[in-house]
Amino acid sequence: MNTSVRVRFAPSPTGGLHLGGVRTALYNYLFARHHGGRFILRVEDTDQTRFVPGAEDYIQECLKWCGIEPDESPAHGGDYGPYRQSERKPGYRQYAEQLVKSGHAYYAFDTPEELEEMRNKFRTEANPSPQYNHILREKMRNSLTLGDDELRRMMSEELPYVIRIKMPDNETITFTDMIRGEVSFHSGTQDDKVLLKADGMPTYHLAVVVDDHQMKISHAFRGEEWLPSAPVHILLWRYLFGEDQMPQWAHLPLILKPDGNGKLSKRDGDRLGFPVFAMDWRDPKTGELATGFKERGFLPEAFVNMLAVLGWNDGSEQELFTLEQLTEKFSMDKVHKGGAKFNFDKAKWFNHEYIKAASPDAMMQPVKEVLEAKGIKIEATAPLKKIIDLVKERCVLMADFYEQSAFFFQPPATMDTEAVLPKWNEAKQVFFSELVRNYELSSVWDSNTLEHNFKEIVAVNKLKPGELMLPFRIMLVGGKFGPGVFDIAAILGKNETIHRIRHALHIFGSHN
RNA sequence: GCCGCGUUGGUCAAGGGGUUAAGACGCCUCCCUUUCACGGAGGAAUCACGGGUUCGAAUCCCGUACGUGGUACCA
Repeated sequence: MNTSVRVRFAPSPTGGLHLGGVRTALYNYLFARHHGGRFILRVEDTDQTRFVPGAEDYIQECLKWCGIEPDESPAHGGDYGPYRQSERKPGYRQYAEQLVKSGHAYYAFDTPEELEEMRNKFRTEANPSPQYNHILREKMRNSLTLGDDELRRMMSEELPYVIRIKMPDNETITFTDMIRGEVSFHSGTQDDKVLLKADGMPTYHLAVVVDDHQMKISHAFRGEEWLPSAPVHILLWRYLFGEDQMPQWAHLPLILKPDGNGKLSKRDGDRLGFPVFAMDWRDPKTGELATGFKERGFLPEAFVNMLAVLGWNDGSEQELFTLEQLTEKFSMDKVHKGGAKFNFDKAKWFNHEYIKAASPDAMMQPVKEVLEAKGIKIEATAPLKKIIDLVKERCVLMADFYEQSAFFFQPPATMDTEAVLPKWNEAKQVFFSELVRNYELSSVWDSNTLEHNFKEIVAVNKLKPGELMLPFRIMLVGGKFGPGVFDIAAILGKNETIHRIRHALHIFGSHN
């Protein structure tokens, strides 16, 4: 194992885990595995006020379902634990203090009200959101503006304060992003971000840098929404540990709404009728349920494949990849710069491909679960296997197995009589009565024999097979869908087939 | 507003100075299938705009437009 490659996935447990998050995790995982390194899950739960109970376990379950289990995580530990930021709390303060000592940070005593007041006071049309920056900090209550005596007094009175980074006012901060190349910012346009909050918790900014250093992270991939705060992190690395120790960054493109523009959000899923979470997620605070790809009937392999190629491809025409193939072929320089709109039709296409390609053996258990959830008892596995083979190419989502195969296990609940009745006549009634007699006497019961006998009777009665196949299908299936009728009859067996014909005959006959 | 990032069909995308500008999803037509699918053949549809550089630009440079992200004691 190449221990020098250590990639971390650091989601926040405040908003659950949606598409963009899973994809970030996936790319982290693929990169780590591709280089024989380690994939680390670290939870960024420094915001206790918005912390959502259960979210951390949920994230780990989703990753497990996707087959991308981390080498180090809150659940399984590792050499650099704990993997929960809230449990690392005592370690952060010293770094913030160190920055104050070296002149790269300062204490700020401004209350939330004072900050609000400042923003209102300096807000203009040209500057709708005034920042706590190198200009405004001169006007605020902090260790830069307060006299030594005043500062000592406030400290001894234990007045709450935060530690802010002191942004240089005229520097160009440059770093190389693995996807975007050289990216640079002017320090003067950046604000003095809070590093340590009044409650002693670090903000994300301090925590990522310290954690990445302590966990010896070599590569840090995250969503593009983090790009604007990258300069803070670069500076922190420079001041604390040296930029030469800094991990390599990659800022992943966003996954966008299918309609209009903007980052894909949970709301969009509800609105447009598709999942944005890997698995069902019930917010314990609101009780709201967001359906997941898993519950919606996606195979994890299809989900992972779909996600991987949403923003990456290997340069060839290939679209279908197993996790192993992805691991082998993945490279950061093939990741796109621009965001991709999510397309549920395409996502379903992937699932369809995986269902079609799946072996009946592998599908046995999942299909059984789908059917049993709908109240269908599966006794024998042999017919089920045949059924799966017959219907899987018409199933896009796992739930489709119910519609496509329920009639094998129970008589159709509804019958599309409209498709039959208008053209129903005495000749057809006679034909099916003869068919029943013939089938009753038949000693063999396979699809070929059934078809042969059927057509023979058709010929004898001087009828057209096309006009009788459809009614036969409706009798057995209830509608105009499903595999070949004779295949269906073969699986149904003699008794059930004859029973369904008689039953239908009774209904059709009574309408004449 | 300011700062950052981006822009090839409706969507995902290949292509990185000379191509008839791949392929996939979706849509349409036809074939196969006496159902629905699968499969097969075909079709409509694209380099955001304006300037350069060049014999030649989707490709390199500069603008503009548009989109998007950030602008919290959230991550």
